[in-house]
Formats: sequence, C-alpha cells, structure tokens
Amino acid sequence: MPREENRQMEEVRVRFPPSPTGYLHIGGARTAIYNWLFAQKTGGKFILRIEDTDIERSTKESIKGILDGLTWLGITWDEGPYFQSAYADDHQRAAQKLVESGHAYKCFCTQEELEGKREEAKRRKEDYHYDGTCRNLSVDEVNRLEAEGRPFVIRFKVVRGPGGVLFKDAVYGLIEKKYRDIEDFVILRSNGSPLYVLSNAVDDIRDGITHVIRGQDHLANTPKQIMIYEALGENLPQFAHMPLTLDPQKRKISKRAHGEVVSVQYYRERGFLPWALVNFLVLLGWSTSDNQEIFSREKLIEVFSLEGINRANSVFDIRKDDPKFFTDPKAISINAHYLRTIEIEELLPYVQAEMEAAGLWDPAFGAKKKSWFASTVDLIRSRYHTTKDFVNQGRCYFADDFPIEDKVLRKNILKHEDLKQWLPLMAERLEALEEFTVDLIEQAIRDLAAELDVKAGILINGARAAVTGQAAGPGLFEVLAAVGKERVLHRLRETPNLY
RNA sequence: GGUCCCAUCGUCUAGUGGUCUAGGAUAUCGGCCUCUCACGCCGAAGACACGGGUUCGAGUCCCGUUGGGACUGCCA
Repeated sequence: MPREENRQMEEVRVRFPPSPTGYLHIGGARTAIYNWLFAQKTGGKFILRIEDTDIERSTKESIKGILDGLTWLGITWDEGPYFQSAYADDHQRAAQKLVESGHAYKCFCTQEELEGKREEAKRRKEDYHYDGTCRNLSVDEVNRLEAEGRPFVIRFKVVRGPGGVLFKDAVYGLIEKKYRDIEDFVILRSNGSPLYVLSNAVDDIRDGITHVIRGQDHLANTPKQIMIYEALGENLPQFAHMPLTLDPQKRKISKRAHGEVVSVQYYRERGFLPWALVNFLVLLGWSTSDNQEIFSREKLIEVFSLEGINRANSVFDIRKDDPKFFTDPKAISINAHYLRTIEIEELLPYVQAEMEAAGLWDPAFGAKKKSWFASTVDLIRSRYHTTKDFVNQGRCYFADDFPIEDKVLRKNILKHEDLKQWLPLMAERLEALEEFTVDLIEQAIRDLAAELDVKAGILINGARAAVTGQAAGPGLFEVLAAVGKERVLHRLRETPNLY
C-alpha cells in the first residue's frame, strides 16, 4: 500500500524513445503525441530519448529529422534528447548485476548452434525456445569456457515452474503470460552491447519513467521487461499500450512498405497545418465519450485521458493513386477545416511561407498591403484544402502570370464569340468607376449585361475565366475587388488575345 | 506453428444489459443557397463478422468459430 501512495505523489514522467533509423513517421508521431498529451495533462515531464544502440542503422540525418518533425508538430520535450548510446555502461552493469544475483547467466551457445536447433524445431513443427543448455553450467565450466576466450551472451533466467507474469495495462486490462511461454532471452550481446529489452528498461528506470505509453507491438515484450524490473528490485511503471495504425490492407504501416505518405515530413511539404495533423492523428485510436473531433491545443490537453484509448487497431486510410485524395480524406478534411476557421492572423505566416517558397512573396504583403493580403487570403481560403492551394489555385490573386485552364477557356470564353468585345467593354465601364468596390463593380457589370441584353452569368463567368483562369472561385465581384482595378482592366483587355 | 491482443457504416468512432427500428464525423449521392466552386444548411444511402449460450431482454456478458493484427532475432 505505501508503495501506491508514493506513486501518486510522484511526478508523472513519460518518454518517447525513437530509434533514429529513418524519418519520423505517423505512428511514431502519434505515440509522441499521446505521451506529450499525458504529460501536459498531468503536469508531468515529457522526455525524449534517442535509442541509437543500433549504431549500424542510426544516422545523424534521422535524428535531425525526428527532432524537426516533433518541433514542427509543436510537440515539445522537457528533458533530452538523451542518447541511449551514452549509457552503455549502465546496461552492462545491469546485466552484470543480474548475473551476480542469479537472475541471468552466461550462454556460450553459438549462433550457428542455435540456428540449427531452430531449424530442427521448425522442421518438426515445434515451437522453439532456447533449450537452456548453458543455464545450469557449473561455475567451473563457465570459468573454463571464459578462459578459453569463448564468446558469450547473457541470458535472463526465466522462472521455470507454474505461474507467470501478470500485469494491468491501462488500455488492455489484465494481461497474463505464463513463464513456460517465455524463453531465456538474451539481454546482452557477445560484443557487450545490450538488447532493446534490457536497455529500454534500464533507461526507463534511470529516467524515472512512471508511465510507459507505447504501441501495442510492445505488449508481448512487456512481461520480459517486468521480469527485468523485478529482478533489479525496481518498482514497475504503469503500462499503457495503444493500438497500432494499419494501412487499408491492415498491414502495420512502415517506412519501408509505404514510403513518404507515412512520414510527418510529407504532410509538412504537402501543406498541412501542424496542429491539423496532430488533431487527425490523435483521433486514430482515441476518442471522447461525446465524440468531439476538433480540439484546440488547450481543449485537447484538458480532455485527453488514457481511458479514451481504443483497443482495436485503426486504419490510416491512405489512398494510392487517388486523383482526389493524396492521403486519408479525413486528414484532409480536418486540415481544410482549420484552414478556413483559424484566426486569419494565425494562418498568414503559413501562407507567407508557401509564397516565399514559390517566389510570389512581396514584402509589402506583410506591411503596406497587409490588410489587403489578409482579406484576400480570407476570401479564398474556404475552398482550399492545404496551404499549397494558395500558391496554386490562388496564384492569380498574387501574381500576373497564371495559367488559364483549357476547359475553362473553351467553355466560358471561346464559346461566346461576343466576349471578345464585351470583356474589353467591361473594362471600360470598370475603369470609369470612382471607387473599385464590390457594390459598384456589381452594379456596373449588371448594368452592362442589361444594356447588352445578355444574361449576367455570361459576363460574370467570362470575366472570372479571364481574370482568374478558373471556373470556380469566390463571388466574381469580390474577386475583381481583390485582384485590383489595374490588373483586372489589363486582364479583361487581353481577352481578344485568347481567341 | 506457438503466445498475446482485437472485431459497430468504405474509413475514424459513440455505445459499459432495456432509452439502439444503433448516434456522430469523414467520404459518396440528392436538395437549398447562388454568377461558378467551395463554405453553410437540409436530406438519402451505408455497420453491430458468424454460431451457440446466460437473461424477461444482448451491439453491450460468457463460450466457440471465422477473420485481422502483434510478438516469436546476439533489430528497436
């Protein structure tokens, strides 16, 4: 009992321990988000630890990519990044301690021997567990083999007898694993380096981790780690395993199999707002009882809880070669939602960044023309899905060179021979306006339509095509006001050249 | 194969024995709005994997079947 009381007094400490073998992917980001949220919620600490023990596969670029990805998402850490490789001594000491206390032993079996036994078992359709050849070696034998210079690994000595490891997972509930189903697993390689199961536990102990929130793929490893904690005489953290994210074929998503579309970077490059991605990701396997889906940062922290984590894996509905959706439609819809609803001031920097990258940025947009810039962005944003759209579909508002879609040209201009005269005529009328306001523009154009005895729609759609190159967009009069008198007149007068 | 986990609309999910002829979101379709396209609003279609129990009553509890996933390395 006193142990539990202590635990409640303890500060919550959670961690995200990525291995730097590639970019930050969706699954990792989601794990980081859940941990971060839990820390924020409980006033605890979120620790970043880079598990770079596999030096062969770890790269500097990968570490940078992970840090950049988290930072972009707004997932900040309170401690670290710590590097696992810096604590090799801890891991070896722990292994040594386990050997000395009789919880582990040196195993001299060679990989070839083991491989042979595995094959043999497989051939006989039996499941293979390490047979314990070295488990009961006498002290003399161990000394002799070591003196011979024979390499050895250290294996954890699993209890042989009835019973098993029982623990309560915050998400999955009671989990039991029988001792007989656990083999004497390796904790230290023959070269002295630790295996994940050991180093991860030792690091969590050193870092004072109170809650281990991680993917369900680690559920099967947990009993082993619990045995290590216990053998080391340490208190257990609380475990919470979260469901995995699968692809539409129900395969675990991975960098290797899915490539870019599962990387955080991809969403950044495709024009996602970081918080929109976080909001989408948190919904993959977690929900509130009232099923709310859009959360501000503060609200999310307020309502997040481990109880809301689902047990079933969820599907990240990525589309391959879908002309309409480049990723899960729901992710896009959430991004579009934020795009059209956040404070315009908050959106502007993202649009600016896109424009700078596209070479469309004019410093005046941030100064003298700022209110024009803001209102123009506001005018067009409701039909955009990503910030990229501002420089693609939105190009005509900010630049003089913009494409006119073929179909639009044919349907809204070429089809009406008279527009060759009418649009320049419209320019005349607009030029005469005292002020270039939406109301006056509308009046002038409707008057012109009446005068010419044509449906206003003909003129309106023609003008839209000539001025924006597109068939769709905001109300034409607003568009003209936004594009500005001078440019509108020019574009209308250019119409004859389109024929 | 063995161990563990999971199972509600295409996808994300609400649902903790009766209020479920199963709710929301997204995607799809239709309508309204309208100069177009979005937005917004209204509406349609769309799911409790199957079979046994338990119970007056089961999406909800139990068992089995099927299906899916994870783990099963001197990877993390």
